[in-house]
This record gives sequence, structure tokens and C-alpha cells, in this order.
Amino acid sequence: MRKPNAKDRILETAGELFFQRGYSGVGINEIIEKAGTAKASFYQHFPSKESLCEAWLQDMHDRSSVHHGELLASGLPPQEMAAACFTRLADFLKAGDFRGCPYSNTGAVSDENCFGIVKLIRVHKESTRIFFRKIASLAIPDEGRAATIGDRLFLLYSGATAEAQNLKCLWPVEIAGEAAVELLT
Amino acid sequence: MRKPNAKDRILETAGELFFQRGYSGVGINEIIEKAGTAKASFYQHFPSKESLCEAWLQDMHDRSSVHHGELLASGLPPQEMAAACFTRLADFLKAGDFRGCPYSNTGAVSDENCFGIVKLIRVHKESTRIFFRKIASLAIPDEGRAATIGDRLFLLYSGATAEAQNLKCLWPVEIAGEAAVELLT
DNA sequence: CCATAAGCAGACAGACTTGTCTGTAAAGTG
DNA sequence: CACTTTACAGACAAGTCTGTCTGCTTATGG
Repeated sequence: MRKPNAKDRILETAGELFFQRGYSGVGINEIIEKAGTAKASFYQHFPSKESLCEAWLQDMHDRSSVHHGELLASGLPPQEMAAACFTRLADFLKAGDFRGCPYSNTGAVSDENCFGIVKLIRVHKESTRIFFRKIASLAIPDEGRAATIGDRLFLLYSGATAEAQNLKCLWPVEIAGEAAVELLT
Repeated sequence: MRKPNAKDRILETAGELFFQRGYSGVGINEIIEKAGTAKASFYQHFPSKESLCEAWLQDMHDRSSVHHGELLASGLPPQEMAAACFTRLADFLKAGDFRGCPYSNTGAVSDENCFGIVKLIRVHKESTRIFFRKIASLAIPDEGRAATIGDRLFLLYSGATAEAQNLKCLWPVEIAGEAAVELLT
């Protein structure tokens, strides 16, 4: 097995734990234990737990930006782009370790004092909104109408993510996916 | 000012605090202090903090059931029923103390061991879904199609709630409200 | 008047939390 | 070899949390 440096190990371990049990449900001690590192090493790389959370959110955002870029450059018809998003979400759900949108979950336990965290959530959500607007603009000539439809896709995606988690079932993603395709035709 | 018994005072105080800062962000000590009661009194009425949370969720669900019933019995056209839901949500947002869906927020910090809490969240969400399906069935003759549209209303409502909180702005509610009315015409 | 119930006050236990600190060991570099 | 960087090990502080406990006060109903 590979053995990257301590910082990467911490970030990777924290990412898995935060994703599965939420930011507030995981302590530093568990992270460093599972990452096989020492507390002093942790605080050498991250000044606080909050900054680790910010690094995690930033990391996820970077990955999702790459994925969004690839999808937009794929040349697929816009309906299939949107469908791919919901299929991907459904696959996550079927994999079993899905716990809802990590950004929303983190926001639910962050007060207004956590400026960095709140800002990263906003940046990611706004960027996802733009992504769906771009998809909509490929299918809808009217610029204003495309923006509105893009926002609706975004809200359907968010609602499907939230309620699939709350109800622990798949239908919200399927229904939202169908609605998204309909909105684009 | 009235002075109801300790149990009601605790439930009311906890409701406000849970709503504003989340279940995990509020401790027993703060609740009893703000409610003007003693810890022993608290544990005489509630065996645990978790059971207080369940009572809170149940209380909110009962109120929302009443409201849903009133709206369905109002005789308004279905488009206006749906619009009223989103207007109500917008009013909450403008009031300033909105912190997102309390059920989703509580679910984000409850692990699978909290059976009672998870179940209450599911019951409420499923009941809200039924509510929107009933609205849809008033506007759409085809039964299957009405169910699908009802589910879409539900997902739009959920997405609007979540993203209005994440982005701290009003447009998700407005966009979702418009989309809901369009879906019903 | 008195007994029972309800509530208040707050110490306390035990288990967590984040973050600091001291000290040691290993590995790469001039 | 010497030096610096990096990481490991873990005690410790200071605070949080839930939940239990003892004792005191007040109110109500027979």
C-alpha cells in the first residue's frame, strides 16, 4: 500500500469520515488515529479543525468542477448531460454510503461565525447553479428562459439529494431526473 | 405573562433554540436555563435529550398537518395553494430567523441509531409529499401524472428550502414557486 | 392542617471535545 | 558527520456535553 505524507493521509481520512458521519460527528482524535498520524503532526498542517473542514470542502469542490467541465465538454446532448448527473447521484445512493449533500450537511451545523465554511458552501452551490444554467442554455435558445430552467434543474437536483437521504430511497432522484429531461425538451 | 408548566416551557424554549441553531448545537443546560427550569425537572418530563427532540419534531409535524389540512380545505385553486406554500416560505426567510428545514438539519446530525428521530423525519417528509400530491390531483385529471407532478412540487419545495438557506437568498423560493405554478397549469 | 406532588437549585460523575506542550525518532541534505 | 525537516507518541489543560443525585421550597387537594 502507498504511504503518502501525513497531510494527504489526514485529508483523505477526514474526507471519508466527514462524508459518512458529518463534520460535527467526527473528532480530531478519531481522524488522526485512523490516518495513523499524531496530533502534533495534525496541528502542523492544519491550524484548526475548521481549517481542515475548509480544505475538505475545497478539495471536493475542485473535483466536482473538473467533473462538470468534462461533462460540458463531452458533446452530449443537454438532456443526456442532465440525465448523467442524476444517474451519477443514483449510483452514489446505490453504493450505500451516501449521507446527503456534504455541503448542506456541513452548513446545517455551522453557525454564522464560520465564515470560511459558509463561503465555500456558497461558492460550490453557486457554481453548481451555473453548471446547470450552462446545460440549459444548450437546449434553450432564449437566454432568460434558459437561466430560469437552469435554476429549476439546480433546485430539483438539490431537492432530490436532500429527500433521497431523508427518506432513504431512490425515487426522488428518478423523479427529478425525469423532470430535468422534460424541462430540457 | 403566562406561566405554563415546566414541560411546556421546556418544549417551547427547546423548539426555538433547535430551530435557530440546530439540535446538536444546543445543550440541555442552555435549554433549562432559558426555560427557567431545573435539570431535575427536565429529566422528570423527558428521559433524554433525544426524546425531547422527538417531541419537538412531533409538535412541528402536528402543526404543519393542521396547516396543510386548512389549505386543502380552503377551496382555493390548486395553483394558489401551491403559491401560498412558497409565499409562506418566503415570509419565513424574510423574517430572518430561518435556518433551513429543521427536519433535514436534524437528520444531518443523527446517525442511524436514532431510530425515533429518523422515523419522525420520514413520516413528516412522506406526509408533505402526500400533501403536494393532493394539490396536484386537484389540477391534473390523470391520476398517475398528478402523482408525478406532486412529487416534483415536493422536490422543488425541498430544494428551494435547502438552497435558500445555503445561499442565504430568496431567489430559490421565487423560482421554485413559479415552477410549481407552471407545473399545475 | 397535613400529605403528596411538583418544581427549583446545583453539585457531581464520566465521557467526550479541541488544542498545546514536551520529547523522541527517522530521514534527507550539505 | 551535522543539521534541519518531518513525523510519531502521548500527557495535559480547559472546556464541553448528558445524565444522576441530594436537598430544599412551594403549591394543592382532602
